[in-house]
Amino acid sequence: MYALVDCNNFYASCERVFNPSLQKKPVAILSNNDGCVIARSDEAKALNLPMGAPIFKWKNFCKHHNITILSSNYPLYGDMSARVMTILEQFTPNVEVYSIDEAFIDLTGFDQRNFNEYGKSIRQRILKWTGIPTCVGIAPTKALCKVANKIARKFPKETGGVYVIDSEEKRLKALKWTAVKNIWGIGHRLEKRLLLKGCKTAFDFTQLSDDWVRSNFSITEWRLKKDLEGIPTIGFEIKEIKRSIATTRSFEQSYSDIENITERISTFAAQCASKLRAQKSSCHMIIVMLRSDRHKKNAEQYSASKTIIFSYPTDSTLNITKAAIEAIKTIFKKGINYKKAGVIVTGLVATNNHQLNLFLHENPKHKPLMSAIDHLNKKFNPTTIKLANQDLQRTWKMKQEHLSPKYTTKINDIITIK
DNA sequence: TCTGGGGTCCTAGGGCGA
DNA sequence: TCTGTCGCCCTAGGACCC
Repeated sequence: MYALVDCNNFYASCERVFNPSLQKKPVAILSNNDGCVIARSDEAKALNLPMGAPIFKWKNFCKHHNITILSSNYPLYGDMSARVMTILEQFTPNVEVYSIDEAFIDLTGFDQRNFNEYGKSIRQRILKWTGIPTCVGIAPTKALCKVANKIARKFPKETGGVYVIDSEEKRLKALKWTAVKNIWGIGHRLEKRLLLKGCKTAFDFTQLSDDWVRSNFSITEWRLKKDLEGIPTIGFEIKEIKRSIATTRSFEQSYSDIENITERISTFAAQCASKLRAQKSSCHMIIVMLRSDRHKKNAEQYSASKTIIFSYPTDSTLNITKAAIEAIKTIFKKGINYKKAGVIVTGLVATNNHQLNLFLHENPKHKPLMSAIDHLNKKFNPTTIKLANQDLQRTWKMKQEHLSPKYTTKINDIITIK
């Protein structure tokens, strides 16, 4: 059996822990640059404030309904998430951190326990120690855990925040209750195709033939179907390191000149390299992407990416930045107004344990140089040392007009009780 | 005027060597 | 030497997740 522990309205809950006046009030959290709504409290959901709503269009609505708007405060959410995950590790060492607000835990060997009581003790401890409310879904497969978790969340009074699918009867009932669009792994495109086939619920989906699913969808959907049938097919994996690292941003305005774009790409590449070193990985390739403003329907649309493969794995800012600039030169097209760019490093391997190239290798001077840069940037601030092709004067500051303090990660922001 | 970012996994289709 | 087939690799892009 597995359990899925999911934090309720995680970002809003984090804010409420340190600002109790937000309890039982509608709260909406915005994306980077205060662009659109990415998280809502139950009260804001009840007012029909949609997910992804561009805030400039919904400002009056929020004002009218007294919805508190907050910029996203990732240092706070990241720290609270780490606290929740640490608590989970006290229950079992096998924790798969699935996202910032949810984790699967492996309950193999726990068969003698009462799963319902165990789930309740997990959520009680997390609530008591962090102030974050959670729901727990327990089932024989990960996809069924997702379903169980949704039931626990939907019926808090009946379930007490914990639901266990431990019989065939419960499984069938749960699948018949789950609309096809609410199945984990079915997005709006697949939903449309399944509805055309007459599938309205997760139960209907499991009634399709394996062959039909395999020939009309990808292996992912076939695995999902087996998982919903109660046959564990989606593996439990404890992710030690990431498989790719990305830094992508939308600009505050469009740029059509290569100078500004190159500067941004260079900075993103440097950030990726720094993140790579932080997890002690090196990359085999980088992907550089560039795109115009997809919301400007009348402007010429352009989206391109370029992959560059290294002869040897590298974590050097110098190598990665150089390659990124080469890549951007090949995909940059004149006359386009660019709104978003990004760098992704992938093909990651452990830095101290990778295949060497017989003839080519990294300049040995890079390693001590990178260590020195990382040390200085950690000691002072992340932009103390920059490359010359990054803009040294200008600061690309994110719009964050409704930012809460970093209560748990910045000494001056710690709450004082008088 | 103002519409996010960071991930994972899969597939199609072309190139290419056996 | 030529040709067809197979399978692998590479790359771009799509679909999904939170």
